[in-house]
Parts: sequence; C-alpha cells; structure tokens
Amino acid sequence: MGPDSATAPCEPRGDADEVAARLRSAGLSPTRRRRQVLEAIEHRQRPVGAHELYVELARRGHGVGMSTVYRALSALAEAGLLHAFAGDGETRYRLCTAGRHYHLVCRRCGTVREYPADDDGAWLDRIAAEADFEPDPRKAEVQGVCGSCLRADRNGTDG
Amino acid sequence: MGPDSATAPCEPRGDADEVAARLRSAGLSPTRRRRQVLEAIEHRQRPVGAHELYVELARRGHGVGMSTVYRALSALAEAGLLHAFAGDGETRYRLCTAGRHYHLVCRRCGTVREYPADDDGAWLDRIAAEADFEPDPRKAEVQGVCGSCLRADRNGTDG
DNA sequence: GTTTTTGCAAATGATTTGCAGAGCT
DNA sequence: AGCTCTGCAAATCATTTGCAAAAAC
Repeated sequence: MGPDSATAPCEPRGDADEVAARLRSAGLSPTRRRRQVLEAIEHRQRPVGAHELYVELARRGHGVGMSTVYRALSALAEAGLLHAFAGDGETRYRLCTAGRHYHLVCRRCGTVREYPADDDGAWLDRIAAEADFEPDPRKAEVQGVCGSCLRADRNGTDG
Repeated sequence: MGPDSATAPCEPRGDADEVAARLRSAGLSPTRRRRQVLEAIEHRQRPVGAHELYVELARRGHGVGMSTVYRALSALAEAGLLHAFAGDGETRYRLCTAGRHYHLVCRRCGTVREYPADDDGAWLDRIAAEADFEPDPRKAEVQGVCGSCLRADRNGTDG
C-alpha cells in the first residue's frame, strides 16, 4: 500500500505494542495508520494540524493519504486519546492523558500543558457547586502566556 | 446600498446611540453595518455563526453582504466586544463583557455563560503562581453541561 | 474630496465524501 | 468470504481577497 509496507507485515519493535494496546483500550482497532499517527503525535508539546502531521509521516517514510490522516485524527480524538484545538483556521491535535486535567495554552509559543485539575483546591468542583454547571475537566482550556515566553519577553524588552 | 438604506440616513432611535458609543470606545468607527451586527448579536445566549447572523440580518431587512458580516465579526472580536468560539467547523461569536470572567459552555444546549473570574478564590491567580503561567481570564473556556440541561436529562431518564 | 467601508464574485484552504482496491480476521 | 481501512480525486463548506461603487468624515 505505502512505500513502507515492504518493510514488514507489521513492525513490532520498541513500544509499538504499547501504542497498539492504548488504541485497543480506547476501543479502536490498532491499524498501522492509527499507530503511526499516534506515534508521530504523542511526544509533541504543541498541537499538530493535519497537514503538518501528513508531512511528518511522509518524512518518516509513511506514505499516508491526507484523508487517512484526517480520519485517524478524528477517530483518536473521539476516542479520547487526543484533544482537539480549534482556531486559526485549522484544527490541531495533541495527546490527552487519562487524569483529570485542563489545558494551559500559551498564545505565544503554542505549547499546551496539561494541568492537574485537583492541584488548585478543586476549582472545577466549586464551579459545579456555585455555578449550577457540571464541568468536563478534560474539556477546559485556559489561554495565556507560559513562563518561558514571559521571561523571554522581559529579556527582550529590558536588554 | 441595502434595502434598508432608504429608511433614513441613520436610525438614531432607541439605544442605537449606546451601541455606537460602545463601538467608539472599543476603537471602532460605528458604521451602520457594525451597529447592525452588534445589535443583532448582543442579546443572544449562545454564540452565532456568520451565516446564521447573515440570515438574521436579512430577516431584519438589512441587506448585508456575507463578507461584510465576516469583516464586522472579526473587527468586533478583535476589539474585544465579542468572544470567538471555534469548533464544529465554523467560528461563532458571542458578546463579551468588560469584567474578568471566563466562559462556561454547555455542550448540550450551546449556551455560554460568563462566570466572574473572582468568585472562586481567584483560581486564575493561583494558576499564575503555581503553574508558571499567566492566564488571560477572558480567554478561558470550560465545557460541560449547564444545570437546566442536567435536570432535563434526569427528568428524561427517570420518568 | 479623500479615506474607509461595503458588496460582489472569484479564490483559497481546510475538511469530507464516494468509491474501488488493499488488508486483516 | 466478509468487514474494515485506505487512497485518490472530486465535492463541500467556511472564510478571505481583489476591486469598483458607495458612504462617511
């Protein structure tokens, strides 16, 4: 099918099995493309768009079609393995871990950090109580500027 | 220009002046189209997309072009009068008031409520301190289910 | 009268879809 | 064999842009 399919029927080296297992427990069949997408995305700090990921996969020698990239990203996001960030015209995706957390998005460098939802006196629970609203911890985004960018700004301004 | 332009050079009745003033203080010239857009959007509970707004304006007898709607929405959002919600393929806009607040988005009915950012023990400030991150209160979104929808669900399930 | 805004139509860009072939069970 | 996944090309949908007429200051 793709240029890399000649390598082996499937490449079971490294933590490929772990990735496959993760797909399975999310309720998805661990197809080669989905594994490649998840492997390509999982160590990134900032959300990746479909086209950028397509290029990255090509660079890795995986000849994945554009529509397959879109389909894989949607499937992974719907299964809860990725979080989708809309804005700037395209949707970008980032790994989303299991625990209760929300997302700190740096508008300067684009990095997204997961912040544990309970390290702050259960803020989300207070919303539930005080605002008559049941928040979904993993669907909360806070935009701002991360510490590194703040300090970079200051240095740029001062000196 | 439009079918309504024959009515009067400008329609200074009601709180049209107030809307114009709001545009001015946001740094925008209060053109007829911008006023019409702001008037059409400001009492809505849930964010409105460009096309929906276009239809609404047509219904009100304002023959506004599609690109003007887009331009007006972008201008108002950039000026801070509206908040833009991306997702589901299109960008939707909602009035955004002056105070420190974040947005509670009901995934069931789509309603967005502004929640004062200080009613919760300055949660955002704690993030700033604990997470090395400078949050922008007005760019924070929490998704979840609002009280009305929760109760509607329960009623639907029980009886 | 000059500058800004608007409308239209065409262009762009992201994403989806139809469909036939490939891959896995 | 049967069902899902994939790739390609075409279709779709939201949004942007070029440009000339219209409106505002």
